[in-house]
Amino acid sequence: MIRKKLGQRIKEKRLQLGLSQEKFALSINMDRTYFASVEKGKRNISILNIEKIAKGLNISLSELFQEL
Amino acid sequence: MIRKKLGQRIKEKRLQLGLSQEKFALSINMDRTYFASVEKGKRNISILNIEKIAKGLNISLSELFQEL
DNA sequence: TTGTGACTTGTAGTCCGTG
DNA sequence: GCACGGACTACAAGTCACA
Repeated sequence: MIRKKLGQRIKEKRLQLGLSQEKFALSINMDRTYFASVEKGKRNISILNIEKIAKGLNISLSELFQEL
Repeated sequence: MIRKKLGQRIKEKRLQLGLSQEKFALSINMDRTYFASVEKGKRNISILNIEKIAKGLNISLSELFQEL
């Protein structure tokens, strides 16, 4: 559940930046297909990768989890 | 870095509840030694377990990550 | 441009102890 | 009550071909 919600939140924020999955993943040194699966909520992502993504999105972890 | 900060935050919150590592870990069905290592910042914990801990601490994920 | 199944490797996570 | 270790199993990380 939390995985799906988090994935959706990440996608929203990425789209707000106007970036494709590929461009975004590249910008944070993450594999495109791995990032795609995270957005889809298929992965039980760990804190280090969550932080990596939050940094790429230019938001705090707290903001990333707001209302989730 | 984030792991250590998160571990410290978890410890603070646990102590506010007046619970030992063992009692808290038991209450959320988590292994005692694993929980100890998380508090120490030695583990790259996954989102499902982070959520588990937040629930045990009775706080939101957003609050757990406040200022981190 | 995004989604997915399959795969290897490293480590998350469990269970048994100790001082 | 906590830190730490050994030994194990489950699963996340990371990559690829293909759609």
